[in-house]
Amino acid sequence: MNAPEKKPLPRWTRRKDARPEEITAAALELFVERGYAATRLDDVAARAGVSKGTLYLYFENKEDLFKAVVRGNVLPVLQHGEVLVENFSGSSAELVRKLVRGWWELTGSTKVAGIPKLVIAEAGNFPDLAKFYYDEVIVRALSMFRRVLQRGKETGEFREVDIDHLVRVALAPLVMLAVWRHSFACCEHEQMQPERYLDAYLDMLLHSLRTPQAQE
Amino acid sequence: MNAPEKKPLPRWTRRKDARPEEITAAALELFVERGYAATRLDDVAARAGVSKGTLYLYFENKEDLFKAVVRGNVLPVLQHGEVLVENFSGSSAELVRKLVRGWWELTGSTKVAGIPKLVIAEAGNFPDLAKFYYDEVIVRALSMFRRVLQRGKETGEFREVDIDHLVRVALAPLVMLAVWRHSFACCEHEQMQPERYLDAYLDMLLHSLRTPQAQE
Amino acid sequence: MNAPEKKPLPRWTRRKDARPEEITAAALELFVERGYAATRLDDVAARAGVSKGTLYLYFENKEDLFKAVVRGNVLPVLQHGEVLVENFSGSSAELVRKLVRGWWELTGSTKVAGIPKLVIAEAGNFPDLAKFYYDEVIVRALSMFRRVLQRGKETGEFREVDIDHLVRVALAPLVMLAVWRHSFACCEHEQMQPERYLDAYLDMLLHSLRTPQAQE
Amino acid sequence: MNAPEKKPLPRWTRRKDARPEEITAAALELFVERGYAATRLDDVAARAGVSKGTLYLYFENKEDLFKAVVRGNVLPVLQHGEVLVENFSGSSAELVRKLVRGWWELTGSTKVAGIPKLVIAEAGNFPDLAKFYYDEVIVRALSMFRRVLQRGKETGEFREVDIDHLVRVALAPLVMLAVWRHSFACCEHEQMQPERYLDAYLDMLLHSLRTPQAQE
DNA sequence: TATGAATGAGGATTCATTCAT
DNA sequence: TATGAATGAATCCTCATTCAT
Repeated sequence: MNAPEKKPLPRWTRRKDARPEEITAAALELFVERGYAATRLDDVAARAGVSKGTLYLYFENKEDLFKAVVRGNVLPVLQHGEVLVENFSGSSAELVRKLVRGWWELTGSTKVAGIPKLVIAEAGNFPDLAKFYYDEVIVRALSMFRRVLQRGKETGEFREVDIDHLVRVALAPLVMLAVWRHSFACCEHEQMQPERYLDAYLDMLLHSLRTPQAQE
Repeated sequence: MNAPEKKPLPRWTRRKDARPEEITAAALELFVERGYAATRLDDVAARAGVSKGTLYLYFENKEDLFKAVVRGNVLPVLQHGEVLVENFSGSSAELVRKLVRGWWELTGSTKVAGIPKLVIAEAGNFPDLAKFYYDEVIVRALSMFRRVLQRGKETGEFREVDIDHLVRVALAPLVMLAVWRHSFACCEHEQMQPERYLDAYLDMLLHSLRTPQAQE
Repeated sequence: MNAPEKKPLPRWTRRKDARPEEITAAALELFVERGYAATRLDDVAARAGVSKGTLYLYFENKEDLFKAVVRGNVLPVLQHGEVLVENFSGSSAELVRKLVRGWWELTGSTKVAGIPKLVIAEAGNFPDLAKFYYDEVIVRALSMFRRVLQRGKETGEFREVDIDHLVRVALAPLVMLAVWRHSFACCEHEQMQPERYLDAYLDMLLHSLRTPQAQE
Repeated sequence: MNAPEKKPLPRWTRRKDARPEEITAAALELFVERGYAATRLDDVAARAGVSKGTLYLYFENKEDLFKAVVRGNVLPVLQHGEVLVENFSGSSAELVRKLVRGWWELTGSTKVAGIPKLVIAEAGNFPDLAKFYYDEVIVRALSMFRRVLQRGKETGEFREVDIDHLVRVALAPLVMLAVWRHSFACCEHEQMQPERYLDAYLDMLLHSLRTPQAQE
């Protein structure tokens, strides 16, 4: 395929360029569990299997690592959705369903879902991170969803609504689901069931959007 | 009386009863702005107009103060709603609207709206606080809203839904609105308008709940 | 006897001039239990049944209180012994026994026996207190005992010894007994018996002092 | 070699293995001088030539350091004596003399002699340390001395006494000598002479133990 | 006198960051 | 590159002391 590999280095050797990812992966877990301030770099290093000093070979400081964690775990999520929206050919209701279920599988149910909680919690202390997250994630997610609603309206499937504000309303339950799982989930006696939550969410959302005559 | 008194401004005045509230008020602001860890007790004291040591006359330690802030600002909110639900005699849709608008005025638009963000962010570090918040706030709020949906169903106004999960979905946009204002609001170029957000929210919610034949 | 009492104040009324003693009594207990630094004036006040501010009406500061406690509990002890030595007419061995047993009853077995421990521990931090204790207690006690040995030698009852150093050696077991009861006593499985300790001490001391021909 | 090196004096040098001893040595001095509470870790660090943070690399906290100081300076002392008692072949009186003089040279005259004062002063605040000291030092020292008295009795050299209590009495002057040097010694006008004190002590002790017929 | 709320300097402890190896 | 010993600024908390009442 590409250039001939000279050294057939044993498979298990850690490649140097894997380090940053190993570190951010460890950091993601800890930041999500404990928050920014309560996460000690000692622990990040230990969980990543490196020494504390090594962190500073790849990241300028704790803040930089934090931002790298957020930035690195945030963009991939959107790609998938945007591509889907661009190319989807079924009904808009079906598109909404696919987006939501896709999000849940790829993000909502994983550790990455802890990122919004983190960013929300630290927005006040890291305004530029908040700005970044706002511009790169929130704005794009809202745009994407806005396009979906627009599409539905244009095909006569969805009724006329205050799109600019409805997108925010519509995304809120998804964000809250992600946040919930990383905050109160463990307090519940009977665990909330995410699938049924999402069913209820989609049912509500689509019910409220559909025009009377629309049929799927 | 005689010589002009150049009162040497008493170093302090006895205010025992007012103090705890003054302190928690100052602490609320700072905790909401900066989060638990990033809030220095020095700053809380300064903003409350007392010395650092005074904090410890009223609160055992930082954690205790934090919990007092949360507990003290959280319960009053629910009372109002619960009373309203118990005594309301109009349509269920109208009840929903009143609840939502009441919440916005009394809580959503005030500093207290920063509490959910706080609790969410620190749930992992203060499990007992999370438990308290879950039991005393979330469970009660969900129950209250569940009763409203039940009421609507019984009168034939609302259609049949997965109530247990829908209440969670339905409350999410409100929580997010509160959280938003204390995180990303200041990143926006054109500020989101809470009133229109709430309109869109109510429109969506009630649209999705209403039975075909229901008329207000 | 003295002036006619005007107000037959109820017996249980605390007379104002009793305060200092009540305070030093409370302080003695706590200083002896915990040492100087670990004793909080809060606790002294509480145990004395007064407010913290009241302490400062009678004592300039903590150091002053500490010194008052030491000074106040130290002198009375010596009086008794010095009088005894001056007036005793029996054998010197008998005098030694009386002195030792008297000390045990009046001091060694009481809380006051905690004072030497205190002074020893804080000698480095309060040199003037150490000096005071040295001059007023140690020097006088040594003198007193020196006089007893002298007396015994003069009557031919005791043999010739290096008196200046022997008095120090001879007093050490008494001081240690006092110290012991306020440090390790509670660690012992089978409590040491002070009476037998004193018997052994007197036996040793007198055995070593007595001239071959001496008879009691 | 070539250009004159103006070595920029490394901020620190790696000394991992030596550090704990350097620190406990510094701490011993300060604890002995000032007592536990009055010793600031700042000062310990400064005297050990390290930074404050470094202390916490080797000791969990102040209490842990304190205990390490005591434990580390206490056991070596006993070894020497126990070995001597086991193997000695001369007279018991000679054994007593050797023990006492050995103790003086190795311990009594050094900084380590401040340890008893420390432990006595803090026994109330660190009961487990007191227990440790009691079990590991006091009990062993008493046993050792008890064996010596036993040995003397068995050979007919020493007379019959209440051994259990006499050992305590007999050790007291040694402990007091150690304590003295770290408390009142500097108050004296004419310094007490330890050698003569020990002579007087041995003279008294052996005089009181020896049977009439015993000859050395 | 007596009180106790308020003060604030002082000290233990933590942890992000540095740098000799 | 990688390490981890060392650093020291930052912050919580304590408690002797003050002073308006």
